[in-house]
Parts: sequence; C-alpha cells; structure tokens
Amino acid sequence: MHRSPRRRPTLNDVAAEAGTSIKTVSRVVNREGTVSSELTARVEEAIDALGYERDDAARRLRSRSPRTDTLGLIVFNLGNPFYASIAEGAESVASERGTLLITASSYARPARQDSIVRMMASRRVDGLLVVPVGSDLGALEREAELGTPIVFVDDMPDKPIGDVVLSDHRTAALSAVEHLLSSGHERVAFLGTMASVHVMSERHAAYEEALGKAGIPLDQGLVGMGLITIDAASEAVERMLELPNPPTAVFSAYIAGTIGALRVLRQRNLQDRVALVSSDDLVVGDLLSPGLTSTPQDPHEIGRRAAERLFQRLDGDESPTRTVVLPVALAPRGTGEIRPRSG
Amino acid sequence: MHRSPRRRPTLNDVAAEAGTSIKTVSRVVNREGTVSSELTARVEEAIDALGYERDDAARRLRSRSPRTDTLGLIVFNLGNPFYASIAEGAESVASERGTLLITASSYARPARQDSIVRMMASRRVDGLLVVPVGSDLGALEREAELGTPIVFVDDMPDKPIGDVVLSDHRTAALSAVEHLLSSGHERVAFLGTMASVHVMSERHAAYEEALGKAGIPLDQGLVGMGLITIDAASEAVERMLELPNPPTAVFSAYIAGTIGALRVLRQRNLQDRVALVSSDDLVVGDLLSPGLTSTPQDPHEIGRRAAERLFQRLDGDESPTRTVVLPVALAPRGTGEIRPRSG
DNA sequence: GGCCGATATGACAACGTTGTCAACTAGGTT
DNA sequence: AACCTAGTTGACAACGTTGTCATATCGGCC
Repeated sequence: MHRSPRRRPTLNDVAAEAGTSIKTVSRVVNREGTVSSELTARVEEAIDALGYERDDAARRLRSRSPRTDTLGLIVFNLGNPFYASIAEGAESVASERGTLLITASSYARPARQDSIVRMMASRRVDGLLVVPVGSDLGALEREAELGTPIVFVDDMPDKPIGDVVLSDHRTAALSAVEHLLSSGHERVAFLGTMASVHVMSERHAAYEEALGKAGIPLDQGLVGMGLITIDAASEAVERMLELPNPPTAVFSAYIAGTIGALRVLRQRNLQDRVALVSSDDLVVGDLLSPGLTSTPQDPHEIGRRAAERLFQRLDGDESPTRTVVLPVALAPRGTGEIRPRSG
Repeated sequence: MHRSPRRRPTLNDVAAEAGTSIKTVSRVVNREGTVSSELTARVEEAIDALGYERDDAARRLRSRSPRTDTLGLIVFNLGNPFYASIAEGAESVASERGTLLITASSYARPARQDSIVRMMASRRVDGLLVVPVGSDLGALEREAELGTPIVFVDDMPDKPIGDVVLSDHRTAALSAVEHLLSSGHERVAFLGTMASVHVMSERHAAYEEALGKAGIPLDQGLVGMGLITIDAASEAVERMLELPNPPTAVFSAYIAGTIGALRVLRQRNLQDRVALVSSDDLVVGDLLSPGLTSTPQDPHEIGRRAAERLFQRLDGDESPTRTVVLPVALAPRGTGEIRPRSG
C-alpha cells in the first residue's frame, strides 16, 4: 500500500496516521518510555507504514546538544592507499560512536582545502581530521576559533591550532639515508614532491643532514623535487642515470616516486644494481624481488589515534594541544641492501 | 578581537553587529544583489568579524529545494585500494557539483549496511552509491520507495531498485580460467570469499562453467571459499599444495586471496612453477617477477560513472533502471602464462 | 466526596534559515 | 501636488524537530 512516493513523511504525517500528536510520536521515536504501550504500538505501526526516518538536521536545530554526529576528513587523495587506510582507521573509531565521516580530497591544493573546510563547516561537522596543505590555514583557523576541534594528521600545521598525529618522519628519513650511506653509497639521489608540503621538506632536510654528517657534498643534480606523478619521477630517474656520475642509490620520499623509480630500474635491468629505500611502503612491497626496503608507517593506526583524540576533545578535553609521534622502523627487505659496485 | 569563542554566530548575530535585519543579511549571504552596496559592505564586514558561516541544515529545512548536496557511499572496506579508488572517482564527479561524500564501510555485513543506510537517511543524503551486500536490501528498499536515487556499484542488488554500474565479471572470470586451461592446466584451484557476495558466486560459477566446457571434473578439494583474510587464503593454498595431486594453477577471485597465494608460492619458491590469475590487479602488479596476470578493472572509472548516473537521476531522469557493464580484458603479465610441468 | 500524586498526553514556542508580502524611499511623470 | 514605479528593507510565518509547561485521567488515601 503506497502512500506518498515523493515527500518524506514527517512527525506530522505519522501523528495523523496514528491519530495522536507530534509530541507523542517524537517521544516514541526517541524511546522516552513515557507513552502507553497501546499508543506506542499504534505509533510504531504508523512509522513502519509510512517509512518515517527522523530528520537529524531539524533535531539538531532544536535540541540542546548541537552535535551532527558527523566528522570531516580531508586528505590529499582518497584514492591513495595510504590515505584510504587512514580513513578506514578513523572510520572504525567513529562507527563505534554512531558517527559518520564526510571524506574529501584536497589534492594538496590550498584553495581546494579551503573550499572543503567551508562546505564542512556549513554542514556543521562536529570536528575535523585534516592532512594539512600549504602555509595558510585559511578557514581552518576560523573554525578552530569557533570551537571546532581539529586534529592534524600525517603533518604539522603552521600554527598549533589543533592536536597532531603523525609518524616520526625525520628519524625515519634519517635512518633511511644513513642505511644507504653505511652500505658504502656516496651518490644517493632524492625524489620528492613540493617543498611546500611540510613532510616533504622534513624528509629533504633529513637527507641533507645525513649527507652532511657523513661529509658527502650535496649534488643538486641528484635532487628531484616537484615530481608529482609516477611518470615525472620516472623521467627524473632516467635523467639522473644518464649523468656522467650517476647515482648508485635512491631515496624516495613518497610512494609515486618509488613506483616510478622501480619501473625505470626494472626497464633498464638495474633492479639488482641500484639501491632504493622508500619512505612509504607498498601494500605488497615484500612480494617484489628484491623486496622493497622502506620505513613503513601504520596508516590505519594513525587514523585511529587521530579519531580517538578528536573524540576526547568532543568529550570535553580542553587541555593544551598535543602532538602524538608514532615511531617508525626501517624494514630492510632487499632493495636497500644493494651495495655499490666499485668502479 | 575575539567575540564568542563558543556559540557559532547566526544571522541574528550578524544582523545585530551590522545594525540591520536578518533578512537583509540572508540576502547578502546568498548574493541576491538587491542590497545597497553600502549596506552590503557593512554586512560583509560583520560576517568576517564574527566568522559567520551559513547553517545548511536550517537552510534546507526552509528552502524549497530539499537538497543537502551530500551523497552517501557505502563500500565493503574503504581501506581497500579498489574501493578507495571507486570513492575517489565518485568524489571527483561530486566535487564538480559542490557535493560532498559521506563514506562508510559495511565490511560486507548486512546489519552494518542497514545501520549505515539508516544513518545516512536521517542525514537526508541526496542519493546513495552502494556496493550491495546480502540478499536483503533492508532499509535500502524503503529509501528507494521514498524517492532517494540509488546506484549500485560493482555488484547487482537482488531487486532492481536502482541503476547498476559494474565490470563484466562473468566474462572476465571465464577468460581468466580459460586462459589457464588453454595453457594445459587441469588442476586449477579457486580462491574466494563468501558465496553470499553476488560477484563472488558469479566468478565461482564462471570457474565451474569453464571447467565444464573443457570437460574437466570439478574437485571440491581445490575450491577455497569463505576465505576473508590474506592469512586464511595462504593457509588454504598451503593445504592444497599438500594434496597428493596438488593444483598447478590458481584462479583467485579477490585481491586478498591473490596476495595470500603469492606469499605462499614465494615462500615455497614455487612462483615460477604454479600459475596464477587474479581477478583483481595489484597497484604494482607489473613490478613483480613474474608480473601478475589479472583481469584489471578500472575502479576510478566505475566510481565516476556511478556518480554521474546518480546526478542524472537527481537532475530529473526518471527512465527505467539501467545497468552499465564495463568491459574487462585479461592482462597477461607472467604468472598466468606459466605452463604445467608434465609428470 | 474531595484531594493528592503519578502517569500520560498535547499545545506551543523556539532552533536558524528562507519565502512572502508589506512598507518605505527616491525620483520621475502627469 | 498627486501619483506611479523601481529599488530597498524588514516583519512575520514556516520548515521538522524538541524543550517547557499545562492539562487530563486515574487510583488511592484521608
């Protein structure tokens, strides 16, 4: 028996159907338990017949508690398995609290991040999880001032306007480069994206620091920055391999660079001659031969911890901003243990 | 100059600050262009000073258009790169229309899918993108009746209550198994998850169909179903390899099975002796040696197409339900071309 | 019989916004 | 001078819900 296939039923419709008032229906919907069992049954029948579902927006408008039970998550690219895993980790915490996630990709573009923050703000998300981009926090700063808790993920914001959950990128990058140097490499290339991404500049700084400590002069010809795509990384590696004094090892500070480098080395049959350490792991890094040496993070755990911190804030924690740094250990699996050939 | 760090400013607050009425502020916020430039400037100043952002829920409540500019996306597991890529594809379409995505993982559990659908319904998403699970559509059916457009992704629902976008799973699975049989394999194992997942039973049926056509008797000892995790798949493959008459080839109908099989074959140094064709590709399937033979889908495109279909519905298309089947071609890269050893 | 308290129900305002309509102003026309 | 028009501005109701408060009913007690 179809009723109105178009307009969603409201409390009013249910009340009319059950022959009672909207307040009583509201009480039944919210299980307040102060409605007689006979009337409760009649109301529930009407709810089923009409397919009524409470409108959370109207509820929030009137209710004392201003919660939407919705969080915003902004990452660089939701299709990237690393960020996807962060999202899933956050979701697993949120779902325990009956909270949904609005997810969006900023593609590392500040303007897009800003527009997403605004859209999420006008939807009144309870809090934000953000992989920050750019030097300008923009609308995020206003949100923080208005009391929306923000947890930054995987990277530091420029101003401490929220908690932070990230891996120990500096130590990881240091150990990666030092691992190559201790195998005897002196020509170590660097692959990275924009320096404006904080993590990237941190990894690059660690690269320079490790070289400096070992007394190896910096060669800008071995430094590839601004390489966004896999193909750009491949081309950069190809150029470096054409140099009169080519690199004997590569440190890739991001996953697309790693894939690009792996492809070129395999094409040129150099996979057993040029060493490679990747900051990020591949899902199947252990299945390659040689296996991929990396400093693998635990994105699922990062997502979990970030969401947990956000809920602590929502539960009333007003303590000063905290930074959670998760340890990272180098996982030697093959590509990083290739030694340079003399001559 | 801080004002109220707690309660969000409303039209009323802005109106008071600017010395005008809420209706005028509303007009400025919505750029109706009927407010004098002097007053517009004063209002915009107040908006900036207070950090006002319109409440979309209240807007929707009153406005004629009932849109939330929010879609719901339900996949099995957002952390799985295949689904993550679908999500990103859908998001790229949605963002062009100023629409955000609420994403959630059902973990292939019907009860969880149902509860997510309900939560999304009470948030009044404009439409749903769903990788369906289980034989009972549950709350989805009610939503469809109430006029919420639904597009099913990657699999068919049991009732045609919405459009469908998926790859040609049957043809892909047939060609995968036939590829192995044509190389001379007669002992071909099957790896899959629950038969309640429609795609899975379709791939399994194609497996049986291909064997039948070739006149090869079915051996239930070579069929591994219900293997959810990578480890479960590994154990199943190990058991099969212990058989007196072990498989010479494996057809894996899902990615975790593929990874589990690859790990075991590598451990036992059988990667060049046992053939493998995977339904799903790995991000770096071409980097393995031998490379992974698979029937790769284009999840980004699936997500795009599904979202585009949903927007067509939202734009008023009321034509009968349509099913979009995307073609899939077998990509031979190594593991699938291993021939059985005689004796 | 009147009164009490407990229980059940509903009338009404309010949340923040937009649609409707009325009112005011300024400038031009008759 | 009276009138009209266009351009601005604001008062008020309404969206679907919940908080507050009033009212109705009933059983039990003095």
